[in-house]
Amino acid sequence: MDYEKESELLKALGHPIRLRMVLGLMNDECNVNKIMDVIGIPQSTASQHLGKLKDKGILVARKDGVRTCYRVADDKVREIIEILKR
Amino acid sequence: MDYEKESELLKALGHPIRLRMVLGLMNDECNVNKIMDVIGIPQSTASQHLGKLKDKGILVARKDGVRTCYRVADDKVREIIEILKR
DNA sequence: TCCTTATATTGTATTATTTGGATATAGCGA
DNA sequence: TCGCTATATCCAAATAATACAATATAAGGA
Repeated sequence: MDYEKESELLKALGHPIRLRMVLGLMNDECNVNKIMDVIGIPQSTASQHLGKLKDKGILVARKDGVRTCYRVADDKVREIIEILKR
Repeated sequence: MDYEKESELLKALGHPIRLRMVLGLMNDECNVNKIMDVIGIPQSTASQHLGKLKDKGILVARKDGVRTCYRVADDKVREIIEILKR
């Protein structure tokens, strides 16, 4: 196992806001504005957390005109979330 | 899901040294001295990382005379590690 | 083109984590 | 008891992460 790489993945998930984001994106994609409204954080904060999740390959972004829709892209992460939900 | 609690678990795993420790303890328990020798870190560093993993309930410690033997105590963590190993 | 909306990026102050030496504690054998 | 080994704890310096206002960018509509 690549400890550096895998621990970075876990560290990215290891933040309450980011964990909540990923959980909320498990079923549907969602744009930044809606995410920040639901969670109740400033736009720049939301964007930065989403950016970090994208960096690690946990989320992917799809441009829809002026919007950016994020969704979960990592199946291992999906499985980890499922374990945590139990 | 309790985002605070679960993200703390992931954050505890989200460090290369701690991830390596947990992986190494998946099959057998092990005392601190051996762990620090194998990983090659100072004693206080090893003890602190092990302490954090114990705090979060990921490891449990068993006193064996002067030694402290640690082992993995959290089945969810075991499952997460198995996923990462694939 | 100008305006508005959506998002990303930058800058920076604040807070948290990590590290490792020094020190404390505790068990065991001589 | 004394000394040795194993571990935990303390402390301070270094490093990293977080938050959020301000600013930049970019798309779409009037």
